[in-house]
Amino acid sequence: MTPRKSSGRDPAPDREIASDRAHTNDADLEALPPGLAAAWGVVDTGGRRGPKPAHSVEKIIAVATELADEEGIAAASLPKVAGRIGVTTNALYRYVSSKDELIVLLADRAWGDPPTLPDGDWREAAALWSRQLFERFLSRPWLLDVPTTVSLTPHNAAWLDALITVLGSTGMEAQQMLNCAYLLDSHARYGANLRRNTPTPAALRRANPDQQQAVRAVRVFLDSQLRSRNLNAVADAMEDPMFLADEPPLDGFEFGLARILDGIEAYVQR
Amino acid sequence: MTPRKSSGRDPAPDREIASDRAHTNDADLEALPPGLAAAWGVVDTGGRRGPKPAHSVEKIIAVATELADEEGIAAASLPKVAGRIGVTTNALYRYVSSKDELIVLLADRAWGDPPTLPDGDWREAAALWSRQLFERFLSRPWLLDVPTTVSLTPHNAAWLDALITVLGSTGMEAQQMLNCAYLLDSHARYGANLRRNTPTPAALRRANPDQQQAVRAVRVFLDSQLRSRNLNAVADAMEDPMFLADEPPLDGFEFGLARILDGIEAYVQR
DNA sequence: AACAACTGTGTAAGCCGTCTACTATTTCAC
DNA sequence: GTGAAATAGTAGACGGCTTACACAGTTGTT
Repeated sequence: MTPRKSSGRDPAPDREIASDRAHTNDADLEALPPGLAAAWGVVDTGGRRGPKPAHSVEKIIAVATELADEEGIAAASLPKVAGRIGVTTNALYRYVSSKDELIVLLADRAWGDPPTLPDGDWREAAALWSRQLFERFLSRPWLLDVPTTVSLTPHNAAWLDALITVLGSTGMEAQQMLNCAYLLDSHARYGANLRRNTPTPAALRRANPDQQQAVRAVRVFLDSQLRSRNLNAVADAMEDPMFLADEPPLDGFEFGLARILDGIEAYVQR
Repeated sequence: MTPRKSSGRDPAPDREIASDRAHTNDADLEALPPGLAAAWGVVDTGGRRGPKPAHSVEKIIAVATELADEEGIAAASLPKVAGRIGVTTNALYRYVSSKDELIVLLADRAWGDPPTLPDGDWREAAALWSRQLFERFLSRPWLLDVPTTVSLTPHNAAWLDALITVLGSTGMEAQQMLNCAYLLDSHARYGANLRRNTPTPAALRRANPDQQQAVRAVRVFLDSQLRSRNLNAVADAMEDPMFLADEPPLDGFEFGLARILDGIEAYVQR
C-alpha cells in the first residue's frame, strides 16, 4: 500500500524531513530487525508524486500466501511472486525492502486474528487458545518453517494479548503469565510439527500413494535400525498398537495440553 | 568415510549386485527422506577400486560445524565448506549426496551423546535430561534453525531412548512416554530460542554495543506500538521489573519445566 | 607387467535465488 | 507547461546447489 524509501538515484538527503514523527526517532527505526517496522505499519509514505503504484503490499502478501499454501514456504520466492503478479522481480522492491521483510509480513498475516475467549474460566480459555493456534499451524504448515527471530508482530501480539488478559484472573505475576503463554504457544507449534511429520493413519489414507509408501518405508527402516543399536525403549514405544490405530485415542497434542494446564493450575493454587 | 554411488559416467547397472544386503531392500531405501540412510550409516561402500578418498564425511561435517558455530547455519554452505577443506565445491558430492543430507548429518552430530541419567527418581532424571538439552541448544543455537523434518537420527534417538527408559518406572504406556518426551524436547528447544531472541541483561552486557543498542531499540519500539494499539496486557507484562533484572529470579525455561513436570507427576499418580 | 575397470577431483556450466545499478516513463506540484 | 519524484523495466553481479564431462590416479585381473 505504501511505497518505500526514495529512489536510489538521488543522494537521499531527505531523511530529516520525515524525522519529526511522533513514533520514535529514525535512528532507532534503522536498528530494528528487518520487517518489524513494516509489520507494524510504520513506514514513511513519502511524497505522493510520481505514478500511482500498480499493485500493493497486500496483494504481494496475498500472492505469496497462495504460493506458500500450494507448494510450501520455498515457493514464496520473489521471482515466483513477481511472475504471478505480472511484474519483474525487482519491481517488488518498491513495496518490500527485502525478502526477510516479506517473510515477516507473510507470517504475521498467516497468524490472523485471535479467537475471542470466554471470560469466566481461564483454563477453558487457555485450552481454546492453544487448540485454535494448533489448528492454525495445521492449516498453514509452512508457518512452522518461518524462523522465529523477530519477536512480536501485530497479529502475533494480539494473540498473546488475548491470552494474557484472560490469565490475569489467576493472579499470576506478569512474567509468569508470559511464560505460560510461551508454554502453550510452544506446545501448539511443536504438536503441529509432529503431526505433519508423522500423520495419523487416517490422514495417511487421504494422502497420495507415494506419501503412504514413504511413511511406511521410514517406519520399517527406523525400527530395524533402532533395534540393531539396542535402542529398544524407543522402538517398543513406536510399535505401540495405539500408534497404528486410525485415530489415536489420546492425541499427542491433547495429552501435552492437559499436562501443561494441570501444571499451571497446580501452580496457581500454590 | 565412504564414497557414494557410482560415477555418472557409466549407465550404473550395478545396483542389483549390492541388493543382497541384510538391512532392508533397496527399493525402500530409495524412498527414504534425504540423509536418513546416511545418518544411520547405511550406505553402499561400493567396490574399492580407484584412488583413495583424500578426505572423509567426518571431516566435512567437522568443518561445516566450525562454520556454523562461527557464523550460523547459513555459513555452512557447500562452497564455504569446500573452500576451507581445500577442494572444489562439487568434490563434496563424492562424500555427501546433497546439501540436505549434509544438514541432517550436521544436526545429528550436534546432538551428541545423551547424558547418563540417575536411576531412582524419574522426575530428577527428566529434569536433568531437559536441562542438558536446553544447554546444548544454547551452545549450538544454529541447531534451532535446522528444519526438523527428518524424524529420528542416531544421536537423536539415543537421547529419546535414554529418557524413555527412565520414564518406564512411572508405569505410563508407551504412547504417553513418547508424548512426555516430546513435551520436554519442545520446551528445551523453545526456551533456547526465546533466550536467543531476548537475552538477559547480564548476557546483553557481554554482547557488543551494536547488539545492545538493537535490543533496546526493539524494546522501545514495541512498547510504543503495543500501547498505541491497546495491547496493554502484553505491554505491561513486558515492562515487568523482573525482566529488567540482571538475571530473572525465575527463568522462563525453569518455570515451564516445573509446570510440565508437575503436570506429568499429577498424571502418573492418577 | 599390462590392461581394464573404477574412483576422486578439477573445469565448466546450468539453474535459481537475492539484490543493485541504470533507464525510460508516468504523474503530480508549482 | 515545466521539472521533480516515483514506478517499472532492463541488465547484471553475486552466491548458492547441482550436473556433465575430462583427466588422472588406483586397483583387480589376466
